[in-house]
Amino acid sequence: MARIKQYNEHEVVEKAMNLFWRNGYEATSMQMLEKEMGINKFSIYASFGNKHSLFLESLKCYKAKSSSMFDEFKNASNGVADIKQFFYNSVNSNYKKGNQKGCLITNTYNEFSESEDQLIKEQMVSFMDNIKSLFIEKLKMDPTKDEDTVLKQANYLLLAKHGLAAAARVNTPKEIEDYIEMTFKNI
Amino acid sequence: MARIKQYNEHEVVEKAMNLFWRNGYEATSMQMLEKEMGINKFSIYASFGNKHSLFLESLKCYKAKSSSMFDEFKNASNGVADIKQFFYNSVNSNYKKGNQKGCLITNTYNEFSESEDQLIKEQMVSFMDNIKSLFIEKLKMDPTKDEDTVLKQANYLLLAKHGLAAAARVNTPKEIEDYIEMTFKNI
DNA sequence: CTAATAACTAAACGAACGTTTAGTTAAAAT
DNA sequence: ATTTTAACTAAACGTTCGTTTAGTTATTAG
Repeated sequence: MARIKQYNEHEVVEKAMNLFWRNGYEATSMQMLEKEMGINKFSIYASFGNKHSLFLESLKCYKAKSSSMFDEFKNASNGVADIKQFFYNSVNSNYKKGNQKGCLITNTYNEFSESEDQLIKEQMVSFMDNIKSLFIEKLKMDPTKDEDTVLKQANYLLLAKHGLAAAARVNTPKEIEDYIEMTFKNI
Repeated sequence: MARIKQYNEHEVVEKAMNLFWRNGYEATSMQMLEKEMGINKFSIYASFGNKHSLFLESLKCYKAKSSSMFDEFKNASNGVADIKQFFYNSVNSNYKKGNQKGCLITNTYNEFSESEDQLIKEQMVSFMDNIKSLFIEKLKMDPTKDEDTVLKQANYLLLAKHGLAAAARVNTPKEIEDYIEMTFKNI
């Protein structure tokens, strides 16, 4: 063995994730990453290969960070009320963090919507499919809803969640709250 | 006098606008603009000064192109039904055009949400304020709605419109339709 | 017909991008 | 204590970015 690593890879990936979250992929340069992660370019490349791989790691990190919220949602059993709570948790977790804007996944989804990047796209689609399945599961807890209504409402909620994540970047907490309340009046 | 211009400035701005619309500001390079506009870099700079000014001209062009839809909306007198029609017109005008995705203004709003660019931000805010005023005007046509309800619903619709423009870039027409129908269920 | 001038072409500019490389430092193995 | 080797620093790589500039072409005025 030789010299020992002076940084923790999990820690620096989390810092990278926060920077990508704030600025998006393209607008985040290696120079900014160096500064934020507190390590040299060489170390970034040694640990993560390149910028793209580092971004994929950051997405993984984001999912891991969000998993507790997802688990809570998954294990809940109050139907639509759980979905609404999930909406609130989604925006509140961002305000807690401070500067972070919207949802990293949704931001990425939008930034890469015109791109050919298959790896990123797969991640996005699987993420969205997961959320949609959970919505359907919760909606089905109400036995009065027929299959068609459930699917329509799930689609509606998925787009509303998408819009919410986009709006969370530019709107006030009050506007966001009004929006969520109104959204669930339709369910 | 000397040599005469071989291109029409309005025509080339419209081509630039379409490119910005498809790719966003940063992802559109001068090289791409040269190709799409069919004129040399020199001519672009001679006519528009720089990339940023060209983008502002493109936004103006977009507003001019959308004005007929806005006028139709402004002059309508069926209240909420007009707003709903405005939502449908917003997404349909994009599908007609072909490759264009979402609303150029909303895309720009999102891309510049973290930027310090005051000129762009002013344009965005004035655009959003206009739409909100129109929503309020139409909502007030229903005398049973009190002031508070009108404002809350206008906020909701503004965010829904924002979300719709974001979703229009990645979702299917069917999903979009479901979303609009559900949005107006309780208004 | 010639001189003047604005519109054109194409090459080059410095800066910043993501990435690599040569050289130095420090910890483990012998 | 010396050798080995991985982690580090810092400078440079080739490309691409937005922008400028030098040189050529075409049109009009005298």
